[in-house]
Amino acid sequence: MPELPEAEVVARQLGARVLGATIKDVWLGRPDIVRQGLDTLDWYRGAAITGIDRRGKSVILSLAKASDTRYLIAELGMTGLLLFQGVPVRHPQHLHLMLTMDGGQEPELRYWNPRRFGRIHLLDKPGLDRFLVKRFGCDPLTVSWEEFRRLVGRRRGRLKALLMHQQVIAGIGNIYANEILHRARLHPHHTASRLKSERVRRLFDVVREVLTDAIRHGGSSVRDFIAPDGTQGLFTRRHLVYNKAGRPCPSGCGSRIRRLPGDRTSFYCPFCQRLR
DNA sequence: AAGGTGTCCTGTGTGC
DNA sequence: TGCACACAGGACACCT
Repeated sequence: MPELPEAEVVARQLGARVLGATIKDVWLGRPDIVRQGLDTLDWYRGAAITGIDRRGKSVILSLAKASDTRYLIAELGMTGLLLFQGVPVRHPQHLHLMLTMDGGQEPELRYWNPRRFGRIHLLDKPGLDRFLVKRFGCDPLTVSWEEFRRLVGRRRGRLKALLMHQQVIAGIGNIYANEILHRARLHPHHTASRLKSERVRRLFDVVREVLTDAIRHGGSSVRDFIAPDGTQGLFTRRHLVYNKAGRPCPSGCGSRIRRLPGDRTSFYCPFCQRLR
């Protein structure tokens, strides 16, 4: 499912193939997929795509028409995909939004989402600014060490919950939280503020290593994630713990990966990731 | 205020 | 074989 690396892969492909294109037409299958700004949908016809950005797990298109600028935010949620024309989808009834375009390298961009945990937001600049402030904490790829240390130090909840807290650190979901914690040899239930400085540093380094490595491999194709051009993410093959309960820990410690009871779906090594 | 829990939503996997 | 049901989880409302 799309987390930061997958959203980044999506944004980079859009940046390469549809940046600068003009929207000819907008087709909306299900109006309730647009959470905000449905009444502005007509504005987007004839607008030019002037920017593609990622924030957390969302992809943001900047669009310009005459002297106006508006934004289209695609939350990918658990199962959302942005796809170019011709990429087959399994349940076509869940194609909710289609943009047809001129002047780019792709004639069409589609938003597909069977579970509808992701939505579309159509916003002006003040709306975008409010949205960004409300929804997203720091970006784990660009946050400074000082800021990261401060954020971790003031949180009294569980470490895994902190990693996945979008308003604190934006972009890490369940899969990457599991992979990060294993590589940093930290227990998911460790109290964040009680981590020793050297362990916070290890976490800080591992977060960036894992996410950049995942982006380099095109993300993880768990539960049918594919990039806009239809290609799979290969980082799935490098997963060490996610969905691997019962398998030997890849560190060679001799323990087996376990599911952590009382948590949604945490996978960890009870030997390598001890609470103390 | 921060942290925890329940709900939404629907395809998939499991078990009878 | 077919059906029922638990499960998956990001965001958000709500509660403490």
